[in-house]
Amino acid sequence: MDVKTICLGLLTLDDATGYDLKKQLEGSFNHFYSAGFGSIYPALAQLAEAGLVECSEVSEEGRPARKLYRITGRGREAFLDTLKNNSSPGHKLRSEFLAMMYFAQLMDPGQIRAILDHRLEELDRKLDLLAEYEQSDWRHWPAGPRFVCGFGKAVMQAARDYVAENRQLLSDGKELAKEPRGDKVVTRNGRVQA
Amino acid sequence: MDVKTICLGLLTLDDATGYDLKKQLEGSFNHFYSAGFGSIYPALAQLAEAGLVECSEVSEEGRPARKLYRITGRGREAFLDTLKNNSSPGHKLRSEFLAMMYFAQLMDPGQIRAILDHRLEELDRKLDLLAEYEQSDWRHWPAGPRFVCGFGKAVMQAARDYVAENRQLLSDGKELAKEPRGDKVVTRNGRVQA
DNA sequence: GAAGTCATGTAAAATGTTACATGATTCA
DNA sequence: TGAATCATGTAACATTTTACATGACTTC
Repeated sequence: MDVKTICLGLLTLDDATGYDLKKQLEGSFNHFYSAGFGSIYPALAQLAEAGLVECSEVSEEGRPARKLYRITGRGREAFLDTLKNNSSPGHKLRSEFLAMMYFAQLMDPGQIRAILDHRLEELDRKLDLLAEYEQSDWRHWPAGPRFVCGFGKAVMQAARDYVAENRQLLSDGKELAKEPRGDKVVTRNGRVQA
Repeated sequence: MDVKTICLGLLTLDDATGYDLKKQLEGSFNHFYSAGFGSIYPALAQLAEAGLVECSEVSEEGRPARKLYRITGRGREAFLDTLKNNSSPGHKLRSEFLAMMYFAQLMDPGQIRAILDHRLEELDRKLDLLAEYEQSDWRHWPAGPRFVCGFGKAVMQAARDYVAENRQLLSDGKELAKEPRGDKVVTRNGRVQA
């Protein structure tokens, strides 16, 4: 699913400007999708050209003119079709974080700790964001968004817990390497999870 | 981290051909990284051109000639540098699956079930793959790979559990919509997780 | 005999990221 | 006064995916 399709999908829910769509993606789509203005604006232009959305310019005083997009009948059909014709949607993680941790033995323990901390912070930030949504109007959400939000919560919580509980695997024992060689290797049992 | 860097990293562990690297990525990197031949071969060519790896052609009878790549001193340095200069590595999920589930109300319940089943199967497949690795030589693995493997296990297990436990959120009640309107709406409490 | 594995690559097409460019308003 | 928010876009660049092309050997 490319940015075009995602925009079309969001426009089935409500009319929006490119700016709005970006905000929405940074909101409830945050944990599994992202797109910059550089993809969104051209996507909307293409959708408009294809007749799948209509654009009306809204100008208010003392504000930049906004382009409000509304999905057309054909647009709605097109989106429904893309949904119908995809029975094995992808789910891809691309993680520099895990790639780096894979090579932890080549890294400075201080830096490893910094990276781990950074990851925990980001997970907390995203988890907090989801929690905010739940507070607001959770009960009135349709099943789809609720399922997706819950999924993000469950998976990120698991990631958070794992990192917090197993970080010592990566940073333990190495700190001692800075000492003038005591030749006293502390062997840890490699417990990873229960 | 692009394919080039990943290849360089893998080559710090052992010499390999492009084909080998692909297999390795399909193995322990499977759950957080992927690359096709179309990225790997050009990447290796560029690395060789930059003097970060060396290539020696190995020809055996009755087999295609293989190009075995070995990292150079400068290559090792370069990789260590990339590690050193990245203290906030990314971790991005791009999920068509969640995007589609977000719009579940627009979809046929049968298809939703099919998609959910497909997702569960894929998670199981990847989980099994990780389990195999653990069996083999788990205890002798360095901390890095062990951490990364454990992470994948924890997160994918959480995803699996969540989908299995909450799928009824998406497919329940809708089946009844096919019936000639009994006007008997079964209200479910929107429990998502404990 | 067909499918799958081993093995390498090229080239076009699709996609996305980043940097640039503009400009008013609001808040600290 | 400076930063953040609102608001839109272009263009160059980087990157990845996909399709194509080749060919021998092995296993069912």
